[in-house]
Amino acid sequence: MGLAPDDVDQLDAIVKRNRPLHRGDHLFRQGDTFQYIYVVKTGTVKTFDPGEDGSEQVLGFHLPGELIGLDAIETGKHHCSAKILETTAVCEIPFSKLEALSSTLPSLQHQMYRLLSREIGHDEDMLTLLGKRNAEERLASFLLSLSGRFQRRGFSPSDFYLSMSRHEIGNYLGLAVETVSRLFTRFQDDGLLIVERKHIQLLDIERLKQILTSDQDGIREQQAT
Amino acid sequence: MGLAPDDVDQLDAIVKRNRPLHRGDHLFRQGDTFQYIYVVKTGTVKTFDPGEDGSEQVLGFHLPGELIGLDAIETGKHHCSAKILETTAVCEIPFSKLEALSSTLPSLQHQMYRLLSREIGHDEDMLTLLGKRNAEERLASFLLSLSGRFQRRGFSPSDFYLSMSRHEIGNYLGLAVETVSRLFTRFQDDGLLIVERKHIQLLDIERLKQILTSDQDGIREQQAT
DNA sequence: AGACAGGTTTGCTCTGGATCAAGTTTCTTT
DNA sequence: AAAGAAACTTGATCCAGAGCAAACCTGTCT
Repeated sequence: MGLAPDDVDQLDAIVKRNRPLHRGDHLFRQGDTFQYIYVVKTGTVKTFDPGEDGSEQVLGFHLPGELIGLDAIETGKHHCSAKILETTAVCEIPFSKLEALSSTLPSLQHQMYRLLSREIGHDEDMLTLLGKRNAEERLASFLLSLSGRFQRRGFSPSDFYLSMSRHEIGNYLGLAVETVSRLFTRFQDDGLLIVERKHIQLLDIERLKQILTSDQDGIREQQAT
Repeated sequence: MGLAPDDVDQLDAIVKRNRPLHRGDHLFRQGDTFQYIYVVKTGTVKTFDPGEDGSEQVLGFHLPGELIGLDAIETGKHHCSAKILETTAVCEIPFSKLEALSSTLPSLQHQMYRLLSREIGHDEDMLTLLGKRNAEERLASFLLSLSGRFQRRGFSPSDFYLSMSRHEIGNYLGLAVETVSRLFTRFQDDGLLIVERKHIQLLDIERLKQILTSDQDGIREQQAT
C-alpha cells in the first residue's frame, strides 16, 4: 500500500496478532482507554454507539482488511463500542508506536493521513445515504458496498453470507427490521437476488446499481440555494 | 493548541491569508485538485455533496476556527464542494507543506491525527442524528451545536444569526424546509426561543437539551442483538 | 414606487416506512 | 427429541413528516 519493503518490516514489528475472538465478544467498549488501532484479518466486527439509554446506533461493519478505532485518537477514549459478529481474528497496532514510527517514515505518515481521510469520506457518504436515500436505495447501496468490499478482498462479489442480523442491518441503515425483511423479499421477487436467511446471491448487480441512480424519479430536487 | 511557540512560527510561515470571499463564491468544487486545507477565520462556509443530478446533500456548516477539506487527502481530489454563505475570510494551508512540516514536528503530527480523528467522531455523531433522532431532536441538536460552537469562539451562545437558509438547514438535517419552518414556530410557541428570520435567541437551553435526552419516550429500543 | 424573485410560513393531504400483532423458521439448550 | 428463545417474515394499521399549494414577507432591480 505504498510502503517500501523495509518500512513494511518496521511496521510489521509493532503489529501484534491475536488469538481469535468469538461472536458477542467486545473488542472494546465506548469510553475504554484507546491504545490500539485494530485491523480485521478474518471475520466481521460491528462498531456502534450505545446511546445513554439502551438504544444503539450501528456505525459500521468491518470486514477483513479494514481498520477500527480511528475515531478514538482525538480523545484517547473509544468513541464507540466494537463487537464481534462471527469468529474473527484481528491485529492490534499500538497507536503510540505507530505514531512514533510515522514520524520517521514519511510514507507511513502519508498512508495514515490517507486512511483517516478515507474514513471521513466514507462517513460523509453515509450521511448522504441517511439524509437523501429511501429504504430501497439504502438496502441496495448496502448490498453493493458489501459486494464491492468482498470482491476487493478476493471473495465472490455476488455470493456471500451476511454476518449481521436483519435488525443490525436496519439499525445501520436507519430502517426498521420489518422494512429490511420486506425489501429482501421484494428484491428476490424482482429477480435481483436470492436470499436464504444469511446467504445472499446477487443476480443482477447492474439493476441494483440502477436503483441508486435512475431512481431519482425526477430532477426536481433540494437545491439548497 | 499544544504546539510550542517556535513550532507555531513554522506553521505560521506556510499559512496564507486570503482576501475575503463573498456569498455564493465557491471555495472549491467536488473533483477539484486538492491542494489546501482551509481554516475559516470569519464567516461561514457550507460543504456539500452535489449529487450526480441536481440534488445536493449538505455535509456541514463551518464556523470560524473550523477546518475544511480533510476528506480530500485520500484521493487528492475534493470529495465535496464548499460554498461561502456570508462574507468570509479563510486561511489556506498547502497540505503538502503541512505534511512535510508535520514529519519534523511530532507535536504537529499529533495535532493532525487528532483533528482528523475528531472529524470522524463528529461525522459518526451525525450518523446517529440522522439514523435515530426525530425532527424535533434534530433541530434542537443543531441549535445546541451552533450555540456551543459560538460560545467556544467567544460569541453569545444564546443570541446569534443563522447564515444558512431554512432549506439548507433542512437538507443538512434530512428534513423538508416546511418541517424546519414549523419546528421553529413550535419552539417559539413553546418559549424555547425567539426566532425572527435569521436572528435566533435561545431562551431555554436546558429545555432544548432535555429534548435530546428525555425525549426517549420509552426504553424499548433497537437492541441490535 | 412598483414589481419580480427568493425565502419563509402555514394549511391540507398523502404516503413511506414505523409500529403493532401474529405466525413461522431456525438455533440452543437440556 | 422436546422446549424455549431468537431471529425472521408477513399482514394490517398508523402517523411523522413529505409534498403540494397558496399566501406572505424581504430584499433587489429597474
